[in-house]
Amino acid sequence: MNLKELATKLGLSPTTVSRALNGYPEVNETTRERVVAAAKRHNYHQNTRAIRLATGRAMAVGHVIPIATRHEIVNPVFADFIAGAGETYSRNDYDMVLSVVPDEDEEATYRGLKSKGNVDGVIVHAPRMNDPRIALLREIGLPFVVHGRATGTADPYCWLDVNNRRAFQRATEFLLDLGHTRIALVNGLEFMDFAIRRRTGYVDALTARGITPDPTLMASDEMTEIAGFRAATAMLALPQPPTAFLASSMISGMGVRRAVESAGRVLGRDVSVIIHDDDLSYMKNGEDVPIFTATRSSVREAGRLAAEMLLDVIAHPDAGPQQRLLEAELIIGQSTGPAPRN
Amino acid sequence: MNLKELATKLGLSPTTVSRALNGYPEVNETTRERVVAAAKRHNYHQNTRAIRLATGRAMAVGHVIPIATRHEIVNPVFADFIAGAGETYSRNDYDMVLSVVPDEDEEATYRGLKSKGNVDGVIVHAPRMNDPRIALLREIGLPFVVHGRATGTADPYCWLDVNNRRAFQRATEFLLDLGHTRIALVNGLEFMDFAIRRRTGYVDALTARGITPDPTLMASDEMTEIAGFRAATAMLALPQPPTAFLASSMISGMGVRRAVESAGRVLGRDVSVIIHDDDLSYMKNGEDVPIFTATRSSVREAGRLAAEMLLDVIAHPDAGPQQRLLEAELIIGQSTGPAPRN
DNA sequence: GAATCGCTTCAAACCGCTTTGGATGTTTGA
DNA sequence: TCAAACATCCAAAGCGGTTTGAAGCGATTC
Repeated sequence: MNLKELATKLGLSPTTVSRALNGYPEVNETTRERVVAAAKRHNYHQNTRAIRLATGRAMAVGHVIPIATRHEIVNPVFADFIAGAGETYSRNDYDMVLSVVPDEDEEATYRGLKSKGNVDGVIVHAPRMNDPRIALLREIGLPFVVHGRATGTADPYCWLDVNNRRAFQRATEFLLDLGHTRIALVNGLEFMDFAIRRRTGYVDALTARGITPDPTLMASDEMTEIAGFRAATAMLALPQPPTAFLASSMISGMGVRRAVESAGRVLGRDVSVIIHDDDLSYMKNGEDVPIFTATRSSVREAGRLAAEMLLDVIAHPDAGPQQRLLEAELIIGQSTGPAPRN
Repeated sequence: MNLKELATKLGLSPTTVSRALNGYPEVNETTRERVVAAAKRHNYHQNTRAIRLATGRAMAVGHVIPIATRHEIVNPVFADFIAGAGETYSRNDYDMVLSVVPDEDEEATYRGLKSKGNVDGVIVHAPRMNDPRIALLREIGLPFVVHGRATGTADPYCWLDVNNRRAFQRATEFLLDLGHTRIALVNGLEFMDFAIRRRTGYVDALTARGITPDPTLMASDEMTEIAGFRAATAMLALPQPPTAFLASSMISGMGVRRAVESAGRVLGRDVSVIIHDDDLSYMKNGEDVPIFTATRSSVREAGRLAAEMLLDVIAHPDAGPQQRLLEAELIIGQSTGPAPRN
């Protein structure tokens, strides 16, 4: 059943039927009701492929996921972000198309997406310093929103980010207020923009209190349980071990917790831990009472908002670049306490 | 730059240019080379939207992700599966479109995908017993492949699954061989098909050795760290605690491990643990030596294979339903050992 | 030398919708 | 009362490709 058939059946022209279904004003309300009823009755749905060709719009948004060397992106955070963004797209009748490509093909993929007309815009994930994708997308004229920011990029662009610097600064201050002075940072890979900002927040908070950051208390690695465990184990074996940790994620925090416990210390009493909690749907930080004290910011909500921003950019290409900074909340759990006296 | 313009520039008809680019035989090789060169030179790419309309094929595959009540699916396993499937699609110039919808809209989404022509086929995730989606998809005539199986479905359909029953049976036997007799199962939610099969394998192995399965040693819950921790903690507090655990995933295994350690027992000596390891890219079970003894099966590889199967089904709709059962390997790590003597 | 054939190429129809530019009949306003 | 304005509806031309049916043409066959 296509438009023409439906029109014939109704004794109307395709034009009128199309207009009736798309809510155009130049059609009699009685007629519109007839058309809508008939469409429902015959289970007629407009063919997406035809609409896309006729309107010149893809009604789709792309997410490019590079794999192989930089496999960091296929991570739990990504899944929740996608889920959030997907909700927005569904509500707005947009398709979400994911391209999983070897990272050396990333540029070609973006160019292809544009020239073949598969999508109307893209979300850029996991930006690094001076991320080349921003200039690329601007050059080829594909609307985009960055999830995060790319330090070093001169011209303004659309982004949505969590205030990572502030979050880690506050977390550090919170630990300082509890009397901790040897505070460790178990960070993500520091070519990622968010990791750089978190370190900055941590360092700023320390120096503001006259504490010189100690390089032996700063680790940077993938955000896995094992990496967290290793880094924390090594630090706890130092002559002057830290009394508190900042961990970059729930998972690395679990590694830190294991290190603390296998070192025979008690979490929240001997050693305090604060994690960053992305509020993942399948990895809750406790239920009533949070297990970990955490800087929390829902990555799923970020996905929803970033997608909304992108749809807005697509609808209004000439409006200036939008930017939005979300604040993380500091929630108190059971993993922090006053610094132990020595 | 579109086909017509390119054709004019070359002094050829659109027909010939189209055929040259698509590798049809009825075009002179010299001409083809001219065309291909010109296309590259003018950076011409065929417009996907036009191709889709003209050919009647969507060149896209759908993955429907229901959310809300059954949020279980937005999980880490899903992300890796998607990544694997995405690799296959990219290689074959197919798009992967994800629909994230409230689960009460799931049926409508599948119908829409079909009648609006957005996709040529779909992958069905996380099947339950008597999963209604299979009958639905057959009814509307949308090609599909199920990742997993749906016990209770009469007619044959396409699926790709891991032999969950056998995997858990072997794992249980392995523990029995080590002398364990009180073996606990920390399972996923048992309305999921894979969880049912795993329990069957576990129960079968026990009964085959004359051991009556003990209901107090079987838990079924979401596969989270906390759930694993809770279930294991409760069991370890029993008058006759288990000396070994089977955990349904890496994450719940981490919860079990924590329970073991906080009960003051040593993993691999006092208490043995076997997990099912989906070989997730960002959650490796150790590096050289696996931390956990595990039944391992790469879900990413499953994604690749399921996608290949689906593309094959789309290309040959009349071939019978394909089915493929993957075996998990049993890998020995550091979390298992002989049953302690009492 | 006419008929046939294979190799190339093309014109035109088509995919299923949107949208422009009327056409038609009805009101409205002076 | 007549022109202008309005309310509805339609024919036809796209959108950018694919595909069918036919034609041009030199070579081969009889």
